[in-house]
This record gives sequence, structure tokens and C-alpha cells, in this order.
Amino acid sequence: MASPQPPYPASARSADDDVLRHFSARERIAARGGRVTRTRLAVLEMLQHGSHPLSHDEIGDALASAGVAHDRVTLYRALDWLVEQGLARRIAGGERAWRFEGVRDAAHRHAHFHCDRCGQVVCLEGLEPAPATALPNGFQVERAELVLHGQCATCGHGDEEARPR
Amino acid sequence: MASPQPPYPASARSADDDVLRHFSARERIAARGGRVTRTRLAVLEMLQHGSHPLSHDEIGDALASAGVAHDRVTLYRALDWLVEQGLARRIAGGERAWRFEGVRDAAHRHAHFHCDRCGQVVCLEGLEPAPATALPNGFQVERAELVLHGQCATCGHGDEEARPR
DNA sequence: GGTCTTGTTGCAACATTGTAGCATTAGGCG
DNA sequence: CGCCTAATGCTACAATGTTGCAACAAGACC
Ligand SMILES: [Mn+2]
Ligand SMILES: [Mn+2]
Ligand SMILES: [Zn+2]
Ligand SMILES: [Zn+2]
Repeated sequence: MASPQPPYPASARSADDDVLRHFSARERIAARGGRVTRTRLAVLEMLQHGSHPLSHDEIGDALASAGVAHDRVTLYRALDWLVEQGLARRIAGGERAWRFEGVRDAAHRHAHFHCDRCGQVVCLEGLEPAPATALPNGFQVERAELVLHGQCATCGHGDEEARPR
Repeated sequence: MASPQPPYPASARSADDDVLRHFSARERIAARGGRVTRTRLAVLEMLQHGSHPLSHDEIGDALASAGVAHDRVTLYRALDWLVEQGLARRIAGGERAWRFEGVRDAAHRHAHFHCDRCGQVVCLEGLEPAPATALPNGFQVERAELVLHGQCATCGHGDEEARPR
């Protein structure tokens, strides 16, 4: 998990360093031997600062609003790469599209809440998905995904204000 | 949840009855005021007897093998209807397609295991997803979905025999 | 059993989300 | 500055659902 990638830069640093001090998105990308490109950089910065997981589509819109030109496919590939490198995480909200969030602490996993009215997903930092359980023989768990479904605070305000999507 | 649908048959029965005695798929469909059609009937029978959740595609293949002619869209609609009626449940495996399973006990929820090698999903009847937790203010949980990811018993046998999908 | 009503089907067209192939561009090192 | 090749930006394609609508058939009523 901290094994060096081929063309590591001179000032190599382990993935764990990222947890302790905070490096810039540019540095974190370069440290993994990847080229710092427009899309990767903008996406990683967005994910690092964002507070909740975003879909490919939402990220694309945000990039467009920020005036960052980008291609749909390139965005998919940038996200895949960030996930491979452990810089982002892909989570499976209740809808059909993946959502992505920046990884701050690689060791820390948390559950998510999916609002079935507005579709918003929020992180439940305090809630760690229970991993250890008696499984059928021969099964081996690698990770657990816990998604709570219901109604978020905003959607619960005035009676059914927000419309479903 | 047990509120009667418009055209209820004379011998109306509540959804809970289904739990106690077991009615035929034909009866359970009719009891909800739905028309008993080829596809609905075959699908519900399949789901009731199946041991693990199936995707739309797998169900379609199974129907074909069993010689039950059906249309792709009709199958989607039959599944939607069964879910609406509480006769089936839709779960969000780690892949892009929904999976469906028959509902035996409406009150009983359980977690699932998703094998990341072969894609198989198995029910963890013993494991109930923890619902009660301290949520941000104003949030209201309706249900919890817990999916464990890892390697199933079959895939764990010979070193990496089954290939990923 | 025959008729009527309307819930369901079956088809074609479309939408969303993601991948594959491949020529072209541009990141970063010397 | 120039080179090498990782990444991009297209265009197609694949997988999974959804929508609209005319035709059909389930089942209630006689
Ligand atoms: Mn999160
Ligand atoms: Mn199950
Ligand atoms: Zn909401
Ligand atoms: Zn497996």
C-alpha cells in the first residue's frame, strides 16, 4: 500500500506523510509518479476541500463553472487514477452513479447517509462500518460499506419542500 | 404499509399473513390487487425459491432457460411492481446493476456479502445492519444498507482461480 | 361462455453512466 | 530546447434503465 511507483521523484515521500502534514494537490499527485495535469489537479483540489461525496456529473459541472475545460472521459480516468492511488475513494450511493470523495486518512473509513428525497450524500465521520462478523466458512472480508437511507435535515423542514430526484 | 390497494379481492388478506402461512406466488400477487401475469408469476416464484439476490439480467436468463417468454421492459416493470408491493426487495450490490430478492419476512432486514472476484452476492441472514446511531440534527433514518466486500469461499479455494468480472 | 374495462404488455426510441481504441498533445527530465 | 511517453480528447460502443403508446388480455360482471 506504500510501495513506491516506478518513476518516483527525488524527494520521495510515503503516502502516509500526506496524512500528517498537508501537501498541496500538486505535490500529492507528483509524489505518486503521476503527471500533474489540469483535470487531475482541479479534481483533487475540489475533492480535498469538498465536504461530501460528489458524482462524476457534479464534478464535471463544478469544473465547468470554475472555467476548467475538461473532457468527460478524461474526468472518468482522472477519478479512476486518484482512486487507484489512494487519493480518492469511490462510494456507491443509493443511485446508479458512483460518488467520489477525497481521502484524508487512509486508515479511517466511515459510513454515509443518503437522502432519498434530494439525493444528497453526507459523510458520517463518526460512524465506522462494523467489519468483524461471523461469516460463512471460507469468506474473507476486505471492507464494509454502510449506507443509511432516509431524509436529510433540509428535506425534513417544511412539509416535503424539496422534491425527489 | 398494509393499506389496502383500490381493487382488493373479496378474500382480502394483509401483507403480514404472507409471513405466517405461505401463499402461492399467484395468491400473493392477486391479494395485492395486481393481475397475475406470466412474467410476474414466474419472477416471483423464482425470487421466492432463490437463495441469493439476482440481477435483472440473471433473472431474464433464467426465465429464458425455463422457456418463459418475456420482454426486457416488462421484466423491469414486473420487478418494480413487486418491490412497490413489498413482495421483493431491491439491493444495491457493488456493481452498477440492482439485484432483487424475494421478501419472506418484511420486518427482517439483513446485510449482504459481495464477492469482488466473481461478483456473486450472498445474504448474511444473521447480520442485521445497525440502524440506531447519533446522526446530525434533523436527519431521519429509514433503513440501513450494509454490504461487506471481499472474497467468497469459492474464489478463495485454489489460488485465484475464478477470474474477476 | 361472452363482453367490457382497464391494467399490462411489447416494441421502438431515448437517457444515463461508464469503457475501449487510437491518433494527438503536452508534462517533465536531461 | 528536444525527446519520450503518459495523458488527453475524440468517436464509438456497452450496460442498465426509462418513457410513450398502441395492442392485448385478466378478470369482473352478467
Ligand atoms: Mn464520506
Ligand atoms: Mn438477502
Ligand atoms: Zn434531502
Ligand atoms: Zn467469489
